[in-house]
Amino acid sequence: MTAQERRTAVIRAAVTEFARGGYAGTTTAAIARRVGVSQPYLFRLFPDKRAIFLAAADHCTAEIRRAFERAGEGLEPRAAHDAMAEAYTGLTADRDKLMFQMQMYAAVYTAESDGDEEFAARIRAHWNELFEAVHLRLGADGRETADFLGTGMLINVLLALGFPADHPLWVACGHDHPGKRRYG
Amino acid sequence: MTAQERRTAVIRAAVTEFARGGYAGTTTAAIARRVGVSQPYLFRLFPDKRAIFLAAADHCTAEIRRAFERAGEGLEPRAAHDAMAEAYTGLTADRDKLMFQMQMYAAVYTAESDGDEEFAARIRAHWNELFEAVHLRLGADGRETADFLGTGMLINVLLALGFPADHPLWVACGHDHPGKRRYG
DNA sequence: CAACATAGTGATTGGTCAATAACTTTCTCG
DNA sequence: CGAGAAAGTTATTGACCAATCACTATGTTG
Repeated sequence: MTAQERRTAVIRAAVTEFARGGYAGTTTAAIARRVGVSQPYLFRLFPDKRAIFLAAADHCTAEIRRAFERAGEGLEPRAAHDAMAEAYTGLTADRDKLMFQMQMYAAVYTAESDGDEEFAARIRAHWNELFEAVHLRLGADGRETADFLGTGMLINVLLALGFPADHPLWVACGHDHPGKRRYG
Repeated sequence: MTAQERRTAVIRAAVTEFARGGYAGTTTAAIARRVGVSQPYLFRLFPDKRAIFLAAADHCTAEIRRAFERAGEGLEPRAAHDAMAEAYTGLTADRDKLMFQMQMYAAVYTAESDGDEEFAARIRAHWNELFEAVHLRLGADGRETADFLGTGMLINVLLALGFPADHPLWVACGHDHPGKRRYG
């Protein structure tokens, strides 16, 4: 297996592990175990743990953005809204991917608190990417965009907390079971 | 100072430290330093680190719930919505308090992943408290409640990422500066 | 085949951290 | 006063973890 293929495998494993443990709570050994390589080998593929997290953030955000772009392509705001909501619902089937997003947000405040401004800026840029992608397709309507993203963030929290599908809030999100239906 | 007073001081310090570092990323030494006691003394006041986090969660959630209750007291759904939104805006002035909330949500998935179901259940119960408090005052309208909480969660993320007050999303939330204005 | 690159491992280390144990200080009250 | 309780400390330990180092194996190519 080439180093590049391994790097991709590491990133995928990192998303899962970081989603569950957060940045500090995840060991490089756990990531290595999931990939099926020795722990020291990770440091041949990436300079350090921080770089693994950031690479996972790049990967994960790009994937979500592409999902929105594909869904909303060529549609009018109203139809784009429904299509993107549907796309997001599809993403909730992979709890790890969305939980990793939450861990990214949490990590920004941590990074800022210990002066890692570059880290913070990079995650912020990722979120802005997502924001722009949605905003554009919703006709640059700030209110609509805020509603859409707000619902998305609420879904993230419901998913984090593991609420059952019949909870009133899941129902109110029009999302009666993770992996099914749409919201909005 | 009595043990009980110290415990309260520890909880306050814990909210700040956990908000910035997350559960795993926060050391008991950091909490102790902030309180102004020695690190081992924390273990006279609480059985372990986990208990400190949970106590902070109890405290923090109760405070937010009370803010909603006070704000919405005796008002009709529409007025209650505005008053509670205003109250939440007031809370954003203390970034640590809201970031701790996010860390709580993140910690649930971690706890679930390593089988600490009691921990998960307790945080879930806290969120449900908040949900019920809001839901009731918004006339038990699921849609309204989801919108309200969704906006709240979006605000949390904007706060976590440290977006400047003139970002379109802050504006769309009707919340042009942390510590000022209302949303909704 | 020899030289070199690429992929990968095992052993180790220096630092960090939650938690324990043993001890000190200060207040209170019979 | 003196004895006990309550508040608090210093020193320490065992476990864990990111990162380094030295080494092995497996092609590949001139």
